[in-house]
Amino acid sequence: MDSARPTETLHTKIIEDIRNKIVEGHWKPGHQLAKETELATRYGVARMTMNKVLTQLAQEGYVTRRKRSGTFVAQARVQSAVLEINNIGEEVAALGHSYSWTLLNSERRRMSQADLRALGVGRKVVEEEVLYLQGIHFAGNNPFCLETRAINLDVVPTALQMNFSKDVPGSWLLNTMPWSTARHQIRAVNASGRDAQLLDLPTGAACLEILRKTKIGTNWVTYARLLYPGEAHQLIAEFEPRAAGEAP
Amino acid sequence: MDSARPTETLHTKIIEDIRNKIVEGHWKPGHQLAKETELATRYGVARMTMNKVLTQLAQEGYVTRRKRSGTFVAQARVQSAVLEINNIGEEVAALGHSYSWTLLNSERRRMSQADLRALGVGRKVVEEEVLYLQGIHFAGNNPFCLETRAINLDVVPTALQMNFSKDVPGSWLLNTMPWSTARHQIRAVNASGRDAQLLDLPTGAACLEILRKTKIGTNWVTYARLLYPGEAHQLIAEFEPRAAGEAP
DNA sequence: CCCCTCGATATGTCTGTACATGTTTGAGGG
DNA sequence: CCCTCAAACATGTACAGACATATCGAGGGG
Repeated sequence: MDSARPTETLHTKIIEDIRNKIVEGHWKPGHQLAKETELATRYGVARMTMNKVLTQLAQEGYVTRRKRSGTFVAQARVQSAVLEINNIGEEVAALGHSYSWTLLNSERRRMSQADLRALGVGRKVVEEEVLYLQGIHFAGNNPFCLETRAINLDVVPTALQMNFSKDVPGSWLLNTMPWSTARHQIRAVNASGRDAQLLDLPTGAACLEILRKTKIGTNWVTYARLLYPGEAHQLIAEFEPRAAGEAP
Repeated sequence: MDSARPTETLHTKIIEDIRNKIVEGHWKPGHQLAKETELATRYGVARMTMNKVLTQLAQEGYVTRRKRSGTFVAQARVQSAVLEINNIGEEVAALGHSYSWTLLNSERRRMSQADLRALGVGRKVVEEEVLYLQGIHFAGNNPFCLETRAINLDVVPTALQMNFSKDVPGSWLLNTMPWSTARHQIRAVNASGRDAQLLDLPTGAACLEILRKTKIGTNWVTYARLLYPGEAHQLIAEFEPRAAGEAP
């Protein structure tokens, strides 16, 4: 019949189908799925098979299940042992400081080559229309993080209607595009003139630079550059052993 | 709250039992497990239940399964999307440079308070007997990483018989204690006098400092401090979305 | 002697049934 | 009217049987 597709089993296909519905936003976080028996008949499989599907999706974190209540799409977040810094406000609060955010600059424009370089984007041809933002996260009265960000207006046009002097762009994006994937580059750099000035640091102070690229499907959503004073900040990463080449 | 143990189902207990055998080293990587049917009768369960156990262990990466051949304990490594730097040699090779390792210092002694501070160990009371090492990883002729390490001789006494001017301690430990867990702290620091000198950097250059604590069960195996010149090195981290509070 | 084919075998997948467990819901009693 | 308790219900777990599929190894043909 069909050529050799080793991973295309029945329950694999159903898992992908449901996962797509969640990732692509047709089923929003909190949405209740039909019950096991109903989904089973709808897909034309036994309940045990459907159970396997839903159990796996629950393990992967896409849904949560409660007895008698049913199965629900989970609250998503781009999470990791390393980078629980998606919400810098929470991070600052955890350190026992008061948090505030100040927007320095916000403009709609096309990405320039300089912007692309500043955000660590390599060799990108198209210069899309973006919302370009810069601002500072404060812990108490001290600058905690300098954020420079470009938001893709093709993907998130509603960003134009937001007032980012009030809402923090990172948090807002996380709530708006919950099922995005992220790629980070982490480096140590010496603070340059303007960066050092904005973070209230002596020139040359070591800083942790995080370049984050966020995608949904094949489209990029946002590029961000987060610059932390080196002494004031560290990332924590905890790892379990895994076999080589496994994806959790 | 409840003294009941909600997670203690049949297959959960079996999974833990087998996982322990692997993690504690009774079953080494490559070891072939008995076949499904045999394990099922041995544990007194149905084959479907045993299948669920082995499928889950395969998903977690502890075993690999091949039809007809059987089930085998996987090759373990402390792996993550972020920190594939367990083998610095491989990392250097991937960048297209030749790799070499130079041991600067090796001594058996008790950890001093200064050592503990240097390795980022907080408030540790016991000062255990360790093998204390320092050395440099080279990419071509350039220093690539300064490594300072303490190995717990209670846990790894065989480390004394090793010649670490030849073998790289990180790789050796990874092969010797395959199923350890790791915790990393990542910071940016300005290179101090001696560190800067060893890495051939100007004083004050930004460096990426990684403090790694490796444990097996409840015992610590090794503390390591890896110092990378900031410009020459960066970590890459790629993340999928997950639900809040899930452990992969 | 080498290569190919063909069973034997272990895992992979799916189905149907049965009972357990934790929640919700609603009816009845204080 | 509120509280309590039990039935209803959705998921959780386990079992047994059946067929599919990939792979190893032995035996036969070139």
